[in-house]
Amino acid sequence: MTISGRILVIDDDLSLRQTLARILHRAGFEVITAADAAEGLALLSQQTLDLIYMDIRMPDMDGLEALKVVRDRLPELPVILFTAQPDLSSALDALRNGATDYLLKPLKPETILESTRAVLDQLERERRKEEIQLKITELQEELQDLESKDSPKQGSNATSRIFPGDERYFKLGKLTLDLHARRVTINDHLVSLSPVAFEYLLVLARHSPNIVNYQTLVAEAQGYQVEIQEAQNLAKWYLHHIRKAIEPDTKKPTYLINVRGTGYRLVVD
Amino acid sequence: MTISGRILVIDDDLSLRQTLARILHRAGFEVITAADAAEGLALLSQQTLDLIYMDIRMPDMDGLEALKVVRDRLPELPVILFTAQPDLSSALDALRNGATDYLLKPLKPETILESTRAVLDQLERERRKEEIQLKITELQEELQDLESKDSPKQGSNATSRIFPGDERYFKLGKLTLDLHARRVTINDHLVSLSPVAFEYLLVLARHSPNIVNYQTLVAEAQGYQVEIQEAQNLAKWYLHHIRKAIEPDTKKPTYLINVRGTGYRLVVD
DNA sequence: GTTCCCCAACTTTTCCCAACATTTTTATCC
DNA sequence: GGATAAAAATGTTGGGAAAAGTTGGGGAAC
Repeated sequence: MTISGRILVIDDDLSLRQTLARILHRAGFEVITAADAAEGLALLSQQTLDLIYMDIRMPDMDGLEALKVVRDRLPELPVILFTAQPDLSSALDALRNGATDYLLKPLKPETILESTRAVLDQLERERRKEEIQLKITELQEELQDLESKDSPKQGSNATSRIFPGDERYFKLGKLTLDLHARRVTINDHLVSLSPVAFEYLLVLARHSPNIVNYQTLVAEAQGYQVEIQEAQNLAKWYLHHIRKAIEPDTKKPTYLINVRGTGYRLVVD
Repeated sequence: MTISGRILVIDDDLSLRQTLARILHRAGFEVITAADAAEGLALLSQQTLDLIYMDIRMPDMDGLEALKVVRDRLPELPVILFTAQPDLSSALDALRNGATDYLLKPLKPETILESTRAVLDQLERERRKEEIQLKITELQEELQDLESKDSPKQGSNATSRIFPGDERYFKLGKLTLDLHARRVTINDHLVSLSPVAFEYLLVLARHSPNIVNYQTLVAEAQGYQVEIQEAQNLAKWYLHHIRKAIEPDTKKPTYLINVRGTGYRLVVD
């Protein structure tokens, strides 16, 4: 979902810890702090983290020891170490143990932000890549589904949620759906719909002018599967509201057409 | 993209033509009729069609001839032929010439509806398949982009949004956030926000147009974690204030959109 | 003292169910 | 075969629970 960029800062020096936290928070990152290694490591299992800043010298535990624990528990989590006493061998040791970076005190704000951004950028790219791979796999499955003939239920169901906000507007004749602001315009006239009603209209618009059966309609609009009887009940209720919003005459629907025993279809022109 | 869902019925027998039209119209399809091949073919160029029903025996022209003309003009348009005199060779000929189906009289309503739905479903599947192929290609390109270098496709957009630097201004459409002075300008109009409210808006702007869930929102804006219930309470209070400051009409929010059960999102053109 | 944070109570909207009304289809009788 | 009743599906309306929107105020910070 949304990348939060949560950072854990571990240092026994209160003022440094707070300074670091403030710098990072100012730049838009979410920061959690811990006063020593034990406290910090305890947070590992409780929180979802994206990056750890840790002093290599701490009273309760050597930073390198802590690093090993982190690596053991979360092999992918980036860890940046810093120290006041530059020591080549410990630096090498740190990098060998999977530290992402090794900074020297005093820590300049620019340096902090720069390395943070670099690391999280990298992380973001990795996640994005995984996400894309997943999407591609899902799409290929749906394609296979379609090619092996008919099963439009789950197929279209899945994909309607794969692309939540790719494009802002969905246009169909005189009907325009603003997918971001969740607003509907018909004949340049803005109408208000409740969120779920909007989803129903969107599903109908995406299938237009084809008929969408009750179960598919409910599944795609609300995201869960129900019995056909239940689907009819839900659908007719929301369709009623959409009609009241966009039909000039509710008694004689021109856009939302019911097909008895099957479902509804949207006709615009 | 624009499929009107229109069916053309061509038959010289008036009653059959009308029966067919009625059956299809009842089921929610739009129907146009023609009394002979010439009239039907003339409609090809005037109307956007999705399906043709045509008698194989007509006074002015052989159905197979007409089929060839249709195929020549619109290679993708489905055509269903029907006949009273089953004739294997003409049936094969029809299918060889690209007829979608071949029905025998008398035509049962169920058969008609079944084949119609099958054909139109198929049409929709084809459309969907093209859409998916396009999507896959796009995703693969993005993936290649990510893998090739540290320069993401929408780089300037995505990264600067999520990992902002220490620049002074954050601009998003007609919205400008002055990160130093902690002031907001919308449509060249300066509005005042309390410090925390400003943080909320900034977080929403950084994630825009994505949805920010309640807990993330509170965590990033205020720097601490709370329960989801508490996050909802805090968020709605601050969002209310931001809305009063930047929304022209608080009753109908244009910029700050709520997503029930999830969070908020900022939408700016 | 003023501004701002945050809690809490209250109002409105939204979702969903369920009852009732209306239309369409099917069954039955003559 | 046509009229009428029964059944089924759709259309309409109201209400209760949960979520979001709104308002007021105490207390802390400046």
